[in-house]
Amino acid sequence: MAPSRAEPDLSFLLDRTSHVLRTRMAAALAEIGLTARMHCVLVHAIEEERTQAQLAELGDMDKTTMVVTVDALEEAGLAERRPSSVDRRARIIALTEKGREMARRSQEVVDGVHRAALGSLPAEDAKALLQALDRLVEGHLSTPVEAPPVARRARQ
Amino acid sequence: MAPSRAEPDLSFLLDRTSHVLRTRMAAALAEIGLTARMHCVLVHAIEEERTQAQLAELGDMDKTTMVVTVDALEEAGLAERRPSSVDRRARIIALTEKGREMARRSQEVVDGVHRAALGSLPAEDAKALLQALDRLVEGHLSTPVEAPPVARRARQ
DNA sequence: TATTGTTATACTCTATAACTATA
DNA sequence: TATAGTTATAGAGTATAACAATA
Repeated sequence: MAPSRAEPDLSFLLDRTSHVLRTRMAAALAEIGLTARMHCVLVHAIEEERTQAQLAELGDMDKTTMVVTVDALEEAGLAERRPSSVDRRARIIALTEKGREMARRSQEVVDGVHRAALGSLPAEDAKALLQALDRLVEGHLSTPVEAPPVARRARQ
Repeated sequence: MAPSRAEPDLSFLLDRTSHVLRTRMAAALAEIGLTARMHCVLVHAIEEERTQAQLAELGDMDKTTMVVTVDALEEAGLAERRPSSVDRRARIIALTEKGREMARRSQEVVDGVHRAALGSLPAEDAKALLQALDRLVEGHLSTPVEAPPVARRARQ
């Protein structure tokens, strides 16, 4: 996957930085008992009343992945499923008091990891990095080429 | 995984750009019948005589992953395993003529994908991006925190 | 004893398909 | 008919363990 260290290219640099940062983040969040997905759901659920489907959309997760993420949050006593008052099919993910406290802590953890990385660079470099990445995300790299869906046998 | 679009952070930007670029690269290489791993092995194998273990090290792959990658290269007629003259356990991965031609083509494909991305930015942005990423890779993000190894039952 | 390459397969992750209940 | 959430499980990807040949 990685090219030789002599000729680092954009793919190598992005893969490497995102992988290492993701690893750091996972380790930092694990110290307070969270995964990145749990953190993501916490911070979006605390903003306003949201259903599982809405939280899945925001976090770019499959609804089945959201099920296990919410299971984990419930098991940790951080959130609970409540029936929506407007749609009896839907579940609002409501944070417990412990969950709200955890949402604040985990955001501090995330910010800390980011500050440590960006703070290791000269200020202009850090600013330029964010600007360039943002321009790529908004522009040339905004849309992933979609892979053809995988065919699959019916159950049983 | 992704934060809300209103407050893009470093994690989101790196994950997103690396993921989309990786997708683009995979699609571009697939058009000439290669995976990213096959390309990686081709370009390192063409430089000098290298064994599977050396190529695995350079590409940061497990040796078992290297086996299936070399299998694919052989099946495509791009490379062949030759006994090393100095160590009868080791196999030199030698490119065929077709493999050498493919190595050149695939490097062009890779360079093209990178040029397209970097070329979409103002020149100073592109330069600053590479410099900042390189500084992170050489510095603060040089070493991933290692995850504890997964315990596993013995075979049978 | 240690290492190269191989095979077999255990494990994780993710997402599809099918289902229930509602809309 | 379509959608929210759930369950079960298929499939891809990866890496561990064990092994044979050689160092």
